[in-house]
Amino acid sequence: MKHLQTFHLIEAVSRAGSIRKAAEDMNITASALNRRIQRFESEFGSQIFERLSRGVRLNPAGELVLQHIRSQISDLIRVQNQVADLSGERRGHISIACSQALLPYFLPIEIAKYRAEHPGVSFSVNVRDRAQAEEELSTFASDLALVFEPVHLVDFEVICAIPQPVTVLMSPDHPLAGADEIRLRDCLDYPHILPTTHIAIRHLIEASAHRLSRTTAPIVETDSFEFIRHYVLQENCLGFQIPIGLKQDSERPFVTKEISSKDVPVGNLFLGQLKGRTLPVASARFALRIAAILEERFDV
Amino acid sequence: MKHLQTFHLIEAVSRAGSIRKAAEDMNITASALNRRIQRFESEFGSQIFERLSRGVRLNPAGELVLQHIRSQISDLIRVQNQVADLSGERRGHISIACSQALLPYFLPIEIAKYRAEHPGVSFSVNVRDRAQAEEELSTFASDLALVFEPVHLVDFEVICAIPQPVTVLMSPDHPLAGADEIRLRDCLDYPHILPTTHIAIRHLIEASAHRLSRTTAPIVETDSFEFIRHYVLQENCLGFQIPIGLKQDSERPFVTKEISSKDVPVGNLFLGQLKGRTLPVASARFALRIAAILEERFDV
DNA sequence: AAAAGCGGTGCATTTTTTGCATCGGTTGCA
DNA sequence: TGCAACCGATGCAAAAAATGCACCGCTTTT
Repeated sequence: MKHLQTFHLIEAVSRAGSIRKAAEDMNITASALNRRIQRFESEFGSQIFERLSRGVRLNPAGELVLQHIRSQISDLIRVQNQVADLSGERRGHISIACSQALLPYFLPIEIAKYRAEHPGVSFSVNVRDRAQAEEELSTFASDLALVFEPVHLVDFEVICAIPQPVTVLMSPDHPLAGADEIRLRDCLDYPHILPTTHIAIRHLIEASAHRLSRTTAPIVETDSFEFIRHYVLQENCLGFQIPIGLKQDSERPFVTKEISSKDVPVGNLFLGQLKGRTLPVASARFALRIAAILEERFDV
Repeated sequence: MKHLQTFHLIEAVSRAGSIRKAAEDMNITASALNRRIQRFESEFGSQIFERLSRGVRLNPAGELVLQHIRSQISDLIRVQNQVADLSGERRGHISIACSQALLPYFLPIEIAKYRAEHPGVSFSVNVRDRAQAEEELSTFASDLALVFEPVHLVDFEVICAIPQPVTVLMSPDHPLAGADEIRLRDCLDYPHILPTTHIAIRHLIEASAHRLSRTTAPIVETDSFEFIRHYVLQENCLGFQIPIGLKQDSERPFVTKEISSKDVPVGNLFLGQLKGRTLPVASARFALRIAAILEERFDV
C-alpha cells in the first residue's frame, strides 16, 4: 500500500544500517530515500536516525517509531484479513515461533488437521529458543509463540500454560528402563546427553543438580533434540525431552519416564501472543483451538 | 502528517456522509477526494464506502478500516508524546469521559493538583452517560472513562472499580435527616426527585423498587445532578447521588445518608480505558494516580 | 418537468517526488 | 600522509502524481 511506503523504507534503512544500502535494496535512489527520511523526521518532529560516519542507526525515538510501524503494518493486514473474512472464506496466514519439542509430532499433526478444515490458511513455523520467541512476537515477526519456559514474559500475553515434566528418554535395554520412579541422581550417574545451556530443559536440570550438590557431565551437548532422539539408540545413554515432544501413546523404540518432580520442578509450555495485540482472525482462532487441545490432552 | 492525509479524509467523508460535503470541509475538490478514496479502496482491496443516491456510507469493511485508522492516529500521537517524554519534559493531553458525579469536586480537585505538578499537561473533560463513555473510548475520542456502572463492558478494560452506595441528599429539616438507617421504602414515601432513566442511579433505584413491588413517583425528573442539588433546598424533598459526587467531609447545607444496601445494591464507579490500547504516557500516569487516590479514599 | 445533489471521469495544470551529479566529511589502508 | 572508498546532504532538471475544472449520467426533491 502506498501510504506505508515510507514505513517500509524506514524499516529497510534500519535493517541495512545505511541509507545507500537500503536504497539499493528497495530499488530507489539514495537521494530520494534520504529525502523521504528527512521529510518524515521533520513531520514527525524529531530525528529518528542518528547519523554516524559509516551510516545511520535508529536512536531511541526511532526504536519507538519502528515499533509503531510494525504494529501498524501488522494491524492493517489483520484488518484486510478480517474484511476478507466478512466475505465468507476463511483465509489468512499464521506464523508461529516454537520450541523444538513441538516439531516432531504436535505441530505437524495439529496444523495438518487445521488445514484440512481451512485450506485457505497457510502457516510459518519458526524454531526459536525461548528468548528469541519472545523477540519474534514483539517485532511482529510471529503471531503466536509456543515455547517451554520463556524467560522475560514482559510483552508476552499467556493464552494458556501446560505443565510439562522433564522426561528421560532411553533405549529399552537401559538399566533404568524398568525403574518405578526416576530420580535425578540416578540419571546423572549414567552417561547422559544434554541440550545446550540456553535451552530450558537444560536449565531446569542444572538448577536441580545444583540443589543436590551434583554436577552434570554430558557425554554430548547439542542444540538438536532430533540428534538426542537418534543418539540414545546408538550409544546406551539417557536423553531428555518434554512430553509434548514425544509420541502420545507408546514411544517405541524408546522408553520414556518422567523424572520425579521431587527432584526437577515441572516446567510449563506456554502458548502466548504479544501483549495487547489484536491477532488476525486466523491466528486468534488457531490459538484458541490449540489451547483447547493442549488443555484437553494434558487435562489442565 | 502527510501519510495520514488519506485517513483524515476518509474520516471526514464518513462524518459528512457525502464526498462533496467532506471535500468542502477539507478544502479540496470533490474530484480529488473522490479519487483518493477510489485509490485507497483499490489498494486496500475492497470497497469501504457504499454508494447511495444521496451520498456514501461506510460499509462493514469500512467500519473496520475506520477503527484501524483511529487507533493508528492515536497511537502515532502516543509515540510522539513518548518521544517528547524522552527529552525530559512531561507534556501531553489527557481526555476523560466521565459521569456527572465527578464534576463538582473530585475531578476539578484532582486535575488541579496534577496540573500543579505537571503544567505541560492539558485536559479535556467530557460529561457522558455510561453508554456514551464507552463509545468515546472505542472511537479514541477519550483516553479514560470514569463512570458509574457502565453498561456493555466489551472493549472496556477496567483499571479500578470503587463501590459507591446510592446516597440520599436532603435538607437538614427533612424528617429522614435524623434517621439511623435509610430504607428505600421510606424514601419512596416522601416526595423525591430522580435522574432520567438512562442514568445508573435511577436504574438501581427502579430495579430495587420493583423488587419491593413499589414504584417510583418522582416530582421532578432531570438529567442534571446540579439541578437536584439545588432543588432539594428549594422544596423539601429527597435527591440521590453517589459519595464521589458529594463533598468529602461534611456536606452542608445538605444532609447525606447512604441507602441501606439491603434495599439498593451498591454500584461501582469504574475507571477504565479501551481494551488492549496502549495509552499515551500522560494518560497512563494520570490513570494510575487516580486509581491510587480512589482506592485510598474509599479504601478498597 | 425542472432543479438540486450525488459520484464518476477526461484533460490540462500544479505540486510532489525522483534521479543525477556533486559536495563535504570520515574511515581505513597503503 | 595521502588516497580511495563510503557516507549523508543538496541543487537542479525530469518524471510522476495529485489536483482543479468542466461536464456526464443518475436519483431525489420540489
